[in-house]
Amino acid sequence: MSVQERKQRERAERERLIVATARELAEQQGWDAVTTRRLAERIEYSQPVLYSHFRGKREIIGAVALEGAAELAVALRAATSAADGPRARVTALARAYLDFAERNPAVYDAIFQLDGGLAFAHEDTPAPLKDAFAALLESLGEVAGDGVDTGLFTELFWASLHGLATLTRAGRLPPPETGRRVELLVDRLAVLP
Amino acid sequence: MSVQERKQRERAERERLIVATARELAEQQGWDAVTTRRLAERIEYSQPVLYSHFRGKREIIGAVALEGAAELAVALRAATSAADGPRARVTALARAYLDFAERNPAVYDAIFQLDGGLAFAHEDTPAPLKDAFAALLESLGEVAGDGVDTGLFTELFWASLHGLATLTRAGRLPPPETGRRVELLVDRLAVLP
DNA sequence: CTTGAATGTCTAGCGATGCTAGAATCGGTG
DNA sequence: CACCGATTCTAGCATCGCTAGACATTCAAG
Repeated sequence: MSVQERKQRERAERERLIVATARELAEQQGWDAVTTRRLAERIEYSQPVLYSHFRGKREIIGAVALEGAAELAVALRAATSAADGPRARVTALARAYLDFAERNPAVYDAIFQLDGGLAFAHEDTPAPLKDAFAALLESLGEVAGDGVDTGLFTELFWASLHGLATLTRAGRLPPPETGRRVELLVDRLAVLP
Repeated sequence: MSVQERKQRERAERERLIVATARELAEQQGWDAVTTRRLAERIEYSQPVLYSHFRGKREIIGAVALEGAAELAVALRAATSAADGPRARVTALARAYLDFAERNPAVYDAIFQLDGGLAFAHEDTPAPLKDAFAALLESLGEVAGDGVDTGLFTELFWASLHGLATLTRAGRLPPPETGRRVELLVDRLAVLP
């Protein structure tokens, strides 16, 4: 069945191409510019081909979101593993998170703002999303403070970062002071042992 | 020139009707359902009439946002004025904020998520938006802590609330624990004199 | 090598969307 | 009452997500 295998491989390859192209287009010109027609043209196939891989545009956004979540987890772990001590780890984590959001706004939106048809905070949440949250929890769990649930603390810290990320990018918060806000956030929320 | 005055009055009245109808439609069925056709039908005029009042859908969203921001400011001040002491005030503020976001999701989106063509964090920011921020600052300024800029502290607290509001509504955070998250947030961020 | 069926892809089109030009109608004024 | 300017509507454009059915390609059997 080598023929079928080759076809499957090519199909998977094309699917990766679709996701990568959608992501690229979204980062370059925003998600509004990611139309099925433009996307089809870029991958040099017709529109219906997209629908043979995904149910619709939502699922394509969802695929970009999963890819992005995996990268976010990697970036967070890389940042924290390079830091010494809980305090430095949390600061590095926060910076890495906001950095990711700033550098990959479209991907960040796909993960947290847009509707990619993904389940959250459930058992059937996709693995990459769970893992990204786990990456947060790993460093934040050690500064939650006595008697405070680490999950709840992580949710709160994450929400704060998310708020900073989205409000800053939407022009609601002036970017220059981002660093000071992060310092204040870590100062106040993290309880050092 | 009584005739012109009457016309102006009727025109202003119709503009209010457009904004109110857009808001109602958005709260009932989401902003995606607020199409120029549906909106025109509901106010019993044709589409071009909308464009004689607003440049486009964006400006309509912006008008809803300004109206909502004014209400948010009122709600925040009502909540804080009924509380005794800085700590109680801040808790009441946080609850009122999240309550507003939960009860008026479409309006909240118009203010903080969607593009209503509004300027933020500038001098030419519309008054209602500035005032809503001022309402936050009034109560948060007294718990910023020594040596911490009250504006910066307010921005951070606001971002945290915004993150909680949006992530919760998007199904990213389980709603039942909202209360505990708010308590933790106030506990950690607010510095009592 | 030919042929038939199955698989894959494309063309063309549907119902909506935001927005607008030009026709039609309305209303105040001489 | 009749006209003319302001107002409103009809009808249409380009584009959107999505899909049915025509077309092409590929593989296996004769």
